[in-house]
Parts: sequence; C-alpha cells; structure tokens
Amino acid sequence: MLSLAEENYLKTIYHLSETHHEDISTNAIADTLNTKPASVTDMIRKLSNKGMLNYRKYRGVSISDEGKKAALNVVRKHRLWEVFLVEKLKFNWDEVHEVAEQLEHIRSPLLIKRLDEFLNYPKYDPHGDPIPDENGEFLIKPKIPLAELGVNEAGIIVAVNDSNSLFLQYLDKIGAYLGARIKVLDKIEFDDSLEIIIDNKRTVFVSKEVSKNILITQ
Amino acid sequence: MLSLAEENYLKTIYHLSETHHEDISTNAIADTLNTKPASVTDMIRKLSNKGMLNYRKYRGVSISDEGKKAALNVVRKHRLWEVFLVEKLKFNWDEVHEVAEQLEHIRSPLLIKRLDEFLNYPKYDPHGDPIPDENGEFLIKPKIPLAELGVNEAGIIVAVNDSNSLFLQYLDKIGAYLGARIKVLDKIEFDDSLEIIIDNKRTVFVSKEVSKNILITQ
DNA sequence: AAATAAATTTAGATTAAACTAAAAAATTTA
DNA sequence: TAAATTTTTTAGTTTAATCTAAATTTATTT
Repeated sequence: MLSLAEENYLKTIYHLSETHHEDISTNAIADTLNTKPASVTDMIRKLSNKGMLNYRKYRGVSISDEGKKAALNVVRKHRLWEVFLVEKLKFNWDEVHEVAEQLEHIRSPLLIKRLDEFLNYPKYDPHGDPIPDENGEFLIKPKIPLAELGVNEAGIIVAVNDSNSLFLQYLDKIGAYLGARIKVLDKIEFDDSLEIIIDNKRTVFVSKEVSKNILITQ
Repeated sequence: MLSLAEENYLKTIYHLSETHHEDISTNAIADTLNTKPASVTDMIRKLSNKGMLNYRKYRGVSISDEGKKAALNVVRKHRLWEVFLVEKLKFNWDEVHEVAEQLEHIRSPLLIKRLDEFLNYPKYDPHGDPIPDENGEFLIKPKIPLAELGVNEAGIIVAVNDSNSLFLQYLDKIGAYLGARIKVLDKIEFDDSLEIIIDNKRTVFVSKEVSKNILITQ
C-alpha cells in the first residue's frame, strides 16, 4: 500500500523515465515535484526498500517493474478522471489537471472499474494521451504535428505538445478540440502559416508556432 | 483552509451535535473516530483556535457557526458523491460510504458545482438524507416508519433507520430501493407483519422488525 | 591530476497527527 | 462529604514527509 506522497513520486519518476532514458537524477525529481533534493533522497530510499525503484547511491534511480505497475495505475486513474471531467462535467482542457491530481489518489478498484464502464472504456484522455488498462497496457497512436500535413490532407486532433493554459484557451477560442477533424486548405509559403478548416465548418489561419504544437493522427 | 483530519473531526462533531443537544464530550468524539481521547483534545484545541469550535476545558465542545458551515460543506460533498455513485455508477447502497468518505475531501468548488448540475440538483442522498446547498441550507422531509401506514396507504422509501450491510442487502433482495413506491396491501394482526407491493409489481411480506426500519414519505 | 564546481547524501530539526502514561478535574458512590 | 471512579488534559514519544546546513561524492576545468 502506497501513501499519497509515494504515489506522486512514483508517477513523476515514471514520467521522467519515459522521456529521459538514462537513470533519473535526484535533482530532476526535486525540480518536477518542487521539493528539495534531500527530501527526494529520503523518499528514494523508502521506495527502493519497497522494491519500487532500482537505486544506486549518487548514480540515480530507475523504476522497477512493480513500480511501473503502480505508477501506471495512478496514470490510469488520472486520465480516466480527466475524461470524466471533460465529457461529463463539461470542464475545459485547461481546468482538469489540478482536480485530476486529487482524484487519482482515491482508492477503490470498484470505483475505477465502474467509471471506466460509465465512460465507455476510453482509450485516450482529453489531451490525447493513452489510458493504460488494468494491466498497464496501452497503445500510443503515431502522432504528427499539424505542421507536417500537406495541402488537402486531413487528420484528427489527438494531443497538444504545449499544454499551458494560454495555448489551450486559444485552441478553445478558434474552435479546436480533441477529436476535431482538421483539413489543410492552404499553406502560406511566406511564414509557413496554414489555412485550415475545422470540422468542415470554420476556416481559420494558424501560425507555424501553433501548427507545430497541434498533434494529429490520420 | 482545513486539513483532511480537521474536516473529519468537524464533520463528526457536527453529526454528534445533531443527535445529542448538549456539549459533545471528548470521549464521544474519540469513540466515533476510533482515536484516543488525548488526540481529540489536541485537535479540539486546534479547531477552537481556528474559531471552528466553542470549547471549555473539561466541559466539552459545541460547533461554531463557521464550523457548522465547514462541516455542512463536507456533508454536501459526501452526499452528492453518494448520489453519483448510486445513480451513475450503479453502486449499491451498502457500497458507497467508504468511497464517499474519500471523495468528500476533494477540493474544487467548480467540481462540486458541475457535479450538482450533472446530477440535476438532487435534494436527498441514496439513504434519504438531505443534501445541504452551497449555503448549508437543507430541508428534512417528515419521515415515518412503514410500520405506521394503514392498509391501502402508500408512500415512497426515503431512508432506512438501520443502515448496516445485511439490512441493505435484504432490501436489495426484495426489490426495495430508495424512491420505490410502497403500498400496504394487508396488515397481519398476528405478528404485525405487512403484505406490501413494491412499485405496483412485486408483492412481499415484511416483518414488523423490517417495517419499523424502512422510512417513507407520503 | 589537482582544484573547483555541482550534485547527492547525511545529520539534525520541524510539523501534523497520532500515541502512551501520568496528572488533574469532574462525577459518582458509599 | 470523603473516597473511588471516570473523564479529560498534560507531558513526552512516534511516524511520515518535509526542511536547512554540512559533509561527501562525482564531474568539470584549468
């Protein structure tokens, strides 16, 4: 049984492992969790003793199979709650994270089973990230930046690279949302901006900066 | 801002205040929370300093207006989540409490606003207890035991007196649930048992013991 | 390769929330 | 009403999770 703090450390270490492939440094963990390195060392030792991490003093940590399983269970709960908040409670993309951070720690296997059922077994969260199943398995769709589409090519928005509030609010404003179908109408050579049509309804121009940060699948 | 432990103490003291009218004793609080009296004394002092309780050493505590408001907010959240679990996630009556005890501490006014909306502003939880509004106001329906109905009288199940699992499971078995319409078909003088029809469909006999513990409104 | 800098760990403190054992106050009983 | 009992509080610990400051190890420079 893991405490709330332990779950948060494991989740962070798991996420860091996904991007960096080497062992994770104490400082990197401290930075993402906004704690001090000394606190991280303490927790690392505790989680190693529980078999959740592989730890070599001064060298960094990697996550064990058991740790990964526990982390993915938290990720699963987080993402299912995000789907619930957006689909059922009409939250915007940029409002869900903080609440899901709390909800992900609720302990009740039955609750998650029923929530999954209620949401009709979603495979992706509102940011396009995959939802692990009970065994921690998930599929990553190949995602490409909108910027890479050619004229007359189309795709579905499945994620964003930059999930800061301002960007999410901008997307909301132009009518872009997860699952929206986007077709490139024209490519402006001058500044690499795109003329796109969203859901065959609304035509807008988006800058290269924006089209690089919208991820789609075809 | 109250901690999880502080919220639980306040809620307990609020509930005890509703039944007992005098000041609440340290031991009574320790008993319901399964803690030691010494721990209760510490927490009482902390909550008094925050203005949530009125405390006279060795005499007991009462809840202040501010404390009541905070407690009712937790009660509101608890009961809204219970409605969600039963109505949307198909939990049984006897499965909701433990999970709602966790969910009631999630901090997000927007979440509760939207949940209330999603559930269509319920006034009562699955046990028939009233759900306070944002200001802590609520209405208690006059409830009477099923046992007090006469032949051919009818009512809606709104609560149970005894909410232990075995009783709730029994109710489930005979097809009785919150909101079910019950009509008394006959009263057996011999043992005061009742012949009732549930939702105009299923006819069952219930003992006096049972009919005393089912509460209805007319 | 020695000196310097950066990262990590250790040692010791702090806070919230619990505990035990002992002391003090209130209540009940004889 | 004095003694015995019960209740409550105080004093001092414990545990989880954090912190600061100092020590140690690793990495980088000159």
